[in-house]
Amino acid sequence: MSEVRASAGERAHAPVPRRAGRPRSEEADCAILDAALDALVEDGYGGMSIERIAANAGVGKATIYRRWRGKAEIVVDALSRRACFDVPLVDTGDLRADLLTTLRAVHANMVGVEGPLMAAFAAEKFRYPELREEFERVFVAERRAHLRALVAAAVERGELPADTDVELLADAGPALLWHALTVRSDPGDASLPDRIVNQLLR
Amino acid sequence: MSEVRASAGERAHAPVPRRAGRPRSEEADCAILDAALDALVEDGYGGMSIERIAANAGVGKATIYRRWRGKAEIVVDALSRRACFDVPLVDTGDLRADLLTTLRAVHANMVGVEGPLMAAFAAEKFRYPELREEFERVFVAERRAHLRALVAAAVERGELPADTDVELLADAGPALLWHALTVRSDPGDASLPDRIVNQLLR
Amino acid sequence: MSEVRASAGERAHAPVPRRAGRPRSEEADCAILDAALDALVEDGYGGMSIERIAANAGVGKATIYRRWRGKAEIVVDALSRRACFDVPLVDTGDLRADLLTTLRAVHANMVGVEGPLMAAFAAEKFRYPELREEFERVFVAERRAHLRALVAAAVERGELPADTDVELLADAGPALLWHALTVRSDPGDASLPDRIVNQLLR
Amino acid sequence: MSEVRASAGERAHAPVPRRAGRPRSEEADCAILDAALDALVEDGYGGMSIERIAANAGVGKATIYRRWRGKAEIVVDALSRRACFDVPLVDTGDLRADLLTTLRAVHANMVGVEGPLMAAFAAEKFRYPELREEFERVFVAERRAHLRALVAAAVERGELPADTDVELLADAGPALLWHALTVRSDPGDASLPDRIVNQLLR
DNA sequence: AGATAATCGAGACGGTACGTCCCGTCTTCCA
DNA sequence: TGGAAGACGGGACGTACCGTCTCGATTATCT
Repeated sequence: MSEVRASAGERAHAPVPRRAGRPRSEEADCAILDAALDALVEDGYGGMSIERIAANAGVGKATIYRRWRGKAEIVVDALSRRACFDVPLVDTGDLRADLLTTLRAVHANMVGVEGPLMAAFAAEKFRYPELREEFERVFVAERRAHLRALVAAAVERGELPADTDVELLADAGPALLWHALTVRSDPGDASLPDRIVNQLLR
Repeated sequence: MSEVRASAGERAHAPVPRRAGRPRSEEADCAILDAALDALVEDGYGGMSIERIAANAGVGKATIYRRWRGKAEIVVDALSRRACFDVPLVDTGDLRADLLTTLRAVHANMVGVEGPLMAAFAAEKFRYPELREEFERVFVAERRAHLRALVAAAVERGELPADTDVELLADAGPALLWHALTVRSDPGDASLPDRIVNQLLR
Repeated sequence: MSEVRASAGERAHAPVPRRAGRPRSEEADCAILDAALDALVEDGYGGMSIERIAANAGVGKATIYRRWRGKAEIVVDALSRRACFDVPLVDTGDLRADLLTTLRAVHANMVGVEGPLMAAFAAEKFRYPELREEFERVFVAERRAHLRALVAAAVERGELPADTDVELLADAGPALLWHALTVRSDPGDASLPDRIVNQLLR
Repeated sequence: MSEVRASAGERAHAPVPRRAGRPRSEEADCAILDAALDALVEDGYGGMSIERIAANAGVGKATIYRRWRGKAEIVVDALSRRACFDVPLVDTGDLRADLLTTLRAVHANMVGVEGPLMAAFAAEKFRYPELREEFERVFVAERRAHLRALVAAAVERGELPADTDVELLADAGPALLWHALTVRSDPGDASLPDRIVNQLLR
């Protein structure tokens, strides 16, 4: 994210563009990102201070500013490295089962440890547009494409009507979970994915 | 919102229990709220400063803090006074038509001036849970109850299967619009409400 | 030094150009200047930090920067307000006695609290030529003119040769004390003024 | 100054105490000291930074810290190598002539190229006591001892009264020049040494 | 009419955090 | 081993705002 760092060089005599001087400490990297995530959860994006991150990470402020240009960049980097929005991209050929698997995983993430992180990130990305792309990449893109593929395949197989609005149907499940989390401020219980699948694939 | 002003009146036909001293200037109120919305748009919530709001409104800082306790309250008040999330609660007995009317109105609000405000407000309510209620009141409650009533009536009438998950189906439309606005960062074009209704009520 | 502050207004109806807003605290002024002098003595000019001055004075940094533009200005102001280079300008008609009185007073000042202040100020005035005048005014002008007058009168009276270099002889005493303080870094003991007078007026 | 350097002879008998490894670069030495003097003149002692010296000298910071322990040592070394406070220590047996020669040389140095350097050094030594000793060594000690010896010899020879305060009389000349330079901020014209000698040795 | 009282704009207050610069040390690779 | 390069933890810099607190002046209601 933050830097290039000598990309191997496969062959003999490869010039290896190693930067001169002492290399940056990976320990510091980690300590800072950990402290940043702690701070994000503890104080929120607006309330966290780089000064405190530095102190908690046992690091000088300059060491932070050498790597990132500001709070937004730190948070983005921290999230993109730490956040494991862990949703298996299953494809068994059974749409109902695959959809259920996916939504259950999404829901589990939302009510689990990633929930506050995701909610915080979602909240912040409105205020700080520079976070938007990263949010997309980490939480949305892959999973959304997969769901769309699942639905499209089901249409192909004739399990769903030919005039199905693939994009909408694929989005509907996550949209309802997202709505519960962010609008209703209540992610619902474990049965919510089942209810959603039942209603959508009736 | 911000304060208890002239509390009721003790007697019948109370002669207006006006407080002693110079009354607060309504001009100042307006100037501040306008400046606050400008600032919100210009610099974002994180970047706006009360000092600049005061300066732009031609007002002392104390005049602001006399009315609100902080940035969050100002923004909330500004939004709740300015934001008119205008969705007619129609009930013609035709679910498809009513749902379409509602979603079109919601969508129009989202793509219009209210969209960014709503998103900003949604972001706020995560950090300041006390704003959740206001968000609920302004943007959600009435409309959500109405949609649920519409769907329930349709089930009653036998237009929808008896085992329909009323809550989910009522939420699905707004959820998809909200998903488009906040997750996909693209509220979609004017046909989106139609596509949603077509997909949900097939 | 640092500011103007309502210059009286002599007549009736004088507009009195009182600045708007809360007036600056004189307590803060004093606390800062005291802390600054303490710091100057404690850590030296190079070692003192404005941050510590603020902390010791129980004052925010902004309160300091509102009044002065930097360390140099603070020190100068502190010196010019606190430094009372107290030398009585006696003229009894007895050159030897008057000279002795003067040099003893100068010496007392140098070995006392004013010595380091004077030296520090002398250092300042090299970097900031605009301070030269202040140095001259506070430490030099009056006393130097007086001594010259004393010597000139003695020449007039015939106590000293007619070809006496008045200026040089008048300067010689203070010059030797200054030399001891600044070059030899040892202001000498209480007998130094006597030795000087004895040597100069032999 | 700062360190023991591989001393001389390579051949016969010399056990060659040469240290192992790459010898230190004399180029670096010079470049650093030159850059240091430039910086001293440009930014003053307080304003100069070792980081910039290193950069301007095209040298790593470690190369500086390997040779000197801090800013003061660098400056001191730079001055003591570059500054040639060139005062011949004549002793012809003629006090008046020798004194005059000495004071003229001192005065010439003060008004000449060494003036600003000396003034800067003098200014800084008050603020940074670590410079004091070096100032003494470079600008004062030898010359002062010599002048005292001259005066003492004159007393010995009976040219001056037996009760002459040797130390004071020896200091008086330089003291008056110093006073002119630092207190009066005007080193005076070329006749000043003559006036001083005339007044002191009447 | 005068007293009382809350408001107003202005701006200073003690603080916290910012992002930059430099300190003196340490760590890398190259000569 | 010394050199240039540059990262390290630390700390002060001067600035911007925070939310609170005076100021003198203004504008109301209540004697």
